[in-house]
Amino acid sequence: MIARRPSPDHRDAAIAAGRASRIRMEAEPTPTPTLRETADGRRRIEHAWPREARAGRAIQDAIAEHVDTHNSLPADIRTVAGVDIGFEDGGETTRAAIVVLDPSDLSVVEQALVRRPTRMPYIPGLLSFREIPAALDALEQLSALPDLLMVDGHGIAHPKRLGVATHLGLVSGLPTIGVGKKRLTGRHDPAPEQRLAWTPLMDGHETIGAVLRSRVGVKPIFISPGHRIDLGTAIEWTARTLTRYRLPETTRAADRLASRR
DNA sequence: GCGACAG
DNA sequence: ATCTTGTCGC
Repeated sequence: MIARRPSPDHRDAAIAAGRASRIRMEAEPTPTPTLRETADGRRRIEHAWPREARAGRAIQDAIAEHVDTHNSLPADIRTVAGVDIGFEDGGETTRAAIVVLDPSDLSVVEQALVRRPTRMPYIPGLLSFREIPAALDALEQLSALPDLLMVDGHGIAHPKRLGVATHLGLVSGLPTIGVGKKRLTGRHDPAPEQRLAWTPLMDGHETIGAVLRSRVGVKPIFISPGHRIDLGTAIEWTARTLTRYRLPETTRAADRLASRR
């Protein structure tokens, strides 16, 4: 390479680079969440999907007050769906799988599988912003919305009570339950050995979930209310969808759908 | 400053 | 989450 003095070209390039980096570093505007009501009467929160941590945290602070841990489930739940979100191509692609089951016999009613470009990196505490856009697309693929969603990941067992399951409940307006395989936050005693026995997951004096022995001899799972449901009911639905495995049939079915090309 | 940290 | 084969145990 020949050594050269700075030329006008170089200056332009430097200025362009400076402008580009300034644009890149510029904090994105904070999306303003809005409350909307659907035709069938679901109240749901709508907001743009951020690409940066700061904007995500601002949204969390704005929507946290709308999390509802009281029951408002339909009189009779005719469908329960398992929601599983994963990643491919080293994280470039987000894959959302939803399998709708008939709770009376756990038979498959319908399923949806979508792949979308990933728009957020993984940041503990902000996982929902990375996963939910694809999950919403998958929900739209269904001919009918499920009455209840069981989501892989936590509900309110999150530092800000806004785990994936809770956040998905807020933006979809549907009742959700968080089914986690690993602890994110909170403290707990060792899980009881007996099947379906559980110990509370605590954050200070607040009960944020249950550490449930879904199967004897295996690691417990973490159940927490997502949205529009209380802990007791979340545990009941988990028990109802459990068979002989560690994970409920809802999440197993979604996992299966996801892991086939 | 150190350690923790869903999927 | 995903990358990956066999292997230990009921």
